[in-house]
Amino acid sequence: MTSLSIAEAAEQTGLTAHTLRYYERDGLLLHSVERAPSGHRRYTDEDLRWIQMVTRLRATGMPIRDVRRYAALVREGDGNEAERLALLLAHRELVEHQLAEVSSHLRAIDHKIALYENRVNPAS
Amino acid sequence: MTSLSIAEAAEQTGLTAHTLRYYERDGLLLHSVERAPSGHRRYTDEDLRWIQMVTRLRATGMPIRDVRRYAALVREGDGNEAERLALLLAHRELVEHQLAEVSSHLRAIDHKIALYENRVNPAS
DNA sequence: CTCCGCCTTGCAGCGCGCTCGAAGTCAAGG
DNA sequence: CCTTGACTTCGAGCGCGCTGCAAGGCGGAG
Repeated sequence: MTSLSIAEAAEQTGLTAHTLRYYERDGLLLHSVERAPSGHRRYTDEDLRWIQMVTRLRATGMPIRDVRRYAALVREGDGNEAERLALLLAHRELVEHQLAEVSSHLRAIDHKIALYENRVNPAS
Repeated sequence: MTSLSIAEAAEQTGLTAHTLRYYERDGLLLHSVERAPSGHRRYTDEDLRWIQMVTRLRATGMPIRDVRRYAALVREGDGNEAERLALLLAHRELVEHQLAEVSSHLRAIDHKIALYENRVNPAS
C-alpha cells in the first residue's frame, strides 16, 4: 500500500494541493485523509480511487454540492444504493442531454467554418 | 422585416432581457441595437441571427472575451476571414476534445451505474 | 388624470469553484 | 546552527457570467 504526500496526490489526480484540501474540507471525500506523525496528509490508493470518481463527476459537470451528497450516501454505507443509483442516473441523463446539445451547436459552427474555408481558400 | 422588443427578443433567443443588454454593453453584438423613438431597443432579424451564433459559441463553452474578439473581427469587415477561421477552428478543437473527455468519463460512470443496478435489482 | 407595465440606465451583488496569502511547524541538508 | 522547502490552517480574494435593484421615462387603458 503506497501512501502519497499531497504534492504526489496532486500530480496523480491532476488537481492542485489547494483543491485537494478544499475537497476534503468541503465534504467531497469519504473521510478525513490520514496524517503522518508530522501532521502531513498521506493519501492511500483508496483515497486516490475515490478522488478519481469525484474528478469524473466534476469533469462531467456535476456541481460540488451534488458530489457532496453522493459522497455522503457512500459514507453512510450499505442500504442506500437505490438513492445513489438515482443520483447517478439523473446525472447521466443531464450529461447526455448536454452532449447532444453541444454536438448540435458544434455542427452548426462547423457549417460556418466550412463557409470561411471556402472564402479563405476557394481552390481547396 | 419584423422588429422585436427586448422581451420578445429574449423569448426568441432563450436569453433574458438582462443578458441581452449585458451582451450589447460588453461588445458581443455587432452594433448597438436600434432604438424606437421611445428609446426602447428594436431587434431586427439580423440581430437575432447574430445572437443565435453568439448563443452557439457560448453554449459550446467559448468564453465571453473570445466571443467579443470574434464579434470585433466580424465588425471590422472583409479582410480578416483567415483570423476568424482560425478562431473558430481553435474553438472546434477544444470542443471536440472536451466532448471526447466527457464521453469517456461518462462511460466510466455508466460502468459504476451498472454495478449499482446489479446491487439494487440483481434479478434484472 | 391616474395607473400599469414595459422599458431605460447604472451599479452593486451573487453563486460557483477554486486560488492565494499569511503565518507557522517540522525535517533534512550543508 | 541555519536555511530551505514542503507541509499545515484559516480566511480572504478572484474571475466568470450573469442577476437584481433603484430610480425614472413613456404610452395606452380606464
